[in-house]
Amino acid sequence: MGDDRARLNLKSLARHLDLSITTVSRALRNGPEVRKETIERVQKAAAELGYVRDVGGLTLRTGLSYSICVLMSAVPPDDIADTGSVGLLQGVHEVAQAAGYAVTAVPLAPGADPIEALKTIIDGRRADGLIFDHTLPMDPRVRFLLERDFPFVSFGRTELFTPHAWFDIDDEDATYRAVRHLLASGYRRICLINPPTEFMFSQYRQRGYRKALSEAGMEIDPRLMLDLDLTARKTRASVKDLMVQESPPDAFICVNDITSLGMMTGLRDIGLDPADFGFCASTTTRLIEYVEPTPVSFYFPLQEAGRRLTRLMLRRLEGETDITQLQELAVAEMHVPTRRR
Amino acid sequence: MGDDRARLNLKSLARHLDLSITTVSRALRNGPEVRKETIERVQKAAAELGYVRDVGGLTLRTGLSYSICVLMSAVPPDDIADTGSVGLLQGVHEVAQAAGYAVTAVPLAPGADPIEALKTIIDGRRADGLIFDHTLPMDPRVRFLLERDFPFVSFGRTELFTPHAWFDIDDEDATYRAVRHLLASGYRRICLINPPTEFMFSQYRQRGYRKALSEAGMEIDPRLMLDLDLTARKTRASVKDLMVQESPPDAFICVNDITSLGMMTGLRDIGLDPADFGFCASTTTRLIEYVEPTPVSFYFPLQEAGRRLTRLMLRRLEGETDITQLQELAVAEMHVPTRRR
DNA sequence: TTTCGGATCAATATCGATTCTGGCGAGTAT
DNA sequence: ATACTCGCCAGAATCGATATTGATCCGAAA
Repeated sequence: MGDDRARLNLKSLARHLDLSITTVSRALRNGPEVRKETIERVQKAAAELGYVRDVGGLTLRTGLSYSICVLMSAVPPDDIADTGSVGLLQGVHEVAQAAGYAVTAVPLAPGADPIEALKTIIDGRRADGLIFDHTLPMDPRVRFLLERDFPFVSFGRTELFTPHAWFDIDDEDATYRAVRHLLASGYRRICLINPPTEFMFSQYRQRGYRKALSEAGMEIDPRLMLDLDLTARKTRASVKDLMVQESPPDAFICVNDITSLGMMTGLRDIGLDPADFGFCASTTTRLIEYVEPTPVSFYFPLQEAGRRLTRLMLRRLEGETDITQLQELAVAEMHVPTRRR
Repeated sequence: MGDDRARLNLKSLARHLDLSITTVSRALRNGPEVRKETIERVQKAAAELGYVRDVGGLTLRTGLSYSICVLMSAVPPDDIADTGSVGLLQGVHEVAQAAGYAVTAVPLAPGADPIEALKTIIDGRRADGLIFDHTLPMDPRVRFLLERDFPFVSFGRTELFTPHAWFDIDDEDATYRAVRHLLASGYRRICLINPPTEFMFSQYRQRGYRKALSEAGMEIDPRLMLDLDLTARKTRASVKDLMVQESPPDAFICVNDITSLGMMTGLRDIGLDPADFGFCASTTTRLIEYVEPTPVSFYFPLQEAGRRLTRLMLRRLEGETDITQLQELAVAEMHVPTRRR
């Protein structure tokens, strides 16, 4: 019924209301040059007819696409994905949506060049801002985006001199608290299972680890500081080598939910019971509540991280120029499992 | 250096090459009206200068945005996300990227109206095609998209009369095989843990369950057919009620990785050992390889599902009109865990 | 020589939204 | 009465890419 009528755009809307395109455009954005009654009339008609602004026309004219792009680090096939990534996306979407922004996701395969991806997004005007994680000290993505002066918020800090917008979880603090907790529980050979040292958050974790041990007057055994990758598979395989050492660890600190699983399974593989070890983990989901034994965890949900990242992003897009106002550090919450039996 | 020169677009590229905008545009798309040497010259220059087509201009003129939108069903906060969803996105991106398409993700909050989201995407010309999961028999999204004649591929079948493009995992078959496996192992009271019956795949699972039991000449106890939701929390809580029945189950079939975890933890909560029960699960990740005891699983990776969905999508966008050619059913692969000790 | 047709390229209109410039009427100061 | 401001609205240019139509050149056929 009437489906062959012209598409609903500013032109047809203006004709319908007997106004000019200009006025309708301004009225929809509450422009000060339009009378209040006219604004109401226009917005009412737009809502009734279901007018949706064409993103093509908008982008062409203004250069804005009203969408935020999330660069997600993908996982090698057949390994377990980071369980929280959808949560992150969800958090981003939640805040972005409310501000009229769409969310674009680019899962970046392990080997792919991130700069190429950035160029396509920026030059093709596919997004107004970028969010990405797993920062490096001299992160090439941050450098590139700073150079291009393109809005972004990184999930993680860098060591670059130029300040930029970031949100981060305080991994140094979480690791520090984990070590202290394990020491207080009587463990003496605490193993830190970390992602590759090139990642910033890996370095912060080492810092917290060293600080807590030094404060306790203990030696640091480099053999207890592992840098693996973020997969369950690798962690699982590495545990075996770790345990045949002269003096193996009696406790573990894992970097996330998934490596915790890998570590536990690795122990079981060689006939050991994870319950006999001290165990702390940084987590972004409640997954480890469902495994036995449940470790003490330092929890910060990725969904909330997504929300915070996006709020910073929106402030940046709204013209906040004081970059130091766009840096936020969050503390993870300690969860001690209740004994089951 | 020279950063203040005009943006790189067809106009500046044409001026640089001393050709018309038209010719450059056609040459970049290998148009038949352009001489081969000219095409080469244009494409070489475009690659060297790093020309990227402006998506705004493209969308405005052609109505195409060269992006595919994935509607993801989000998870209630503080529950565990479906671990595979990023894998799905990854699979979609992999295939879409290679064909020049970007991927947009819309995580849909549990209560949100999907049709509103669809309208914004379609009317705002934000995507050329849609992918979504968790179909219902009379799925309103499918109906809406069919009515609008908008390209989509659903992850899951429907019972609608009009044929449409879909990809699905054969849940009936997986459940059938699971029941037969458990029966052969000597279990007699097999519990089917399912998502709400309104989902199509839940119904297929019930069908497979009934079929296997009937063939074995066994009664069907409706108390053993649970329809919960897809969260670990709910499953965990429901196990207790289930086990205080007069004749409780001796085996479980779970719908995915996460509900498997919930079920196992629920058993432990009331002092039971999951190892004393029969246990099969449909899975889309290798997560359950890392829990003890590892169930027999029927595995189909979501990443591959994403790839297949997108291949169907691309064929649809390239003009395939025979819809029956765009329907694909995949069989899950049975994984039997190797005994550990 | 003229005409025709294919090959190759160019001029121009167009998509939808924003924005710059300007018009018009009413009210006010000079 | 004239000039000026202000509130409200309209006309037309513009963004970048594509499609339609038209122009030009060259060789072959009449």
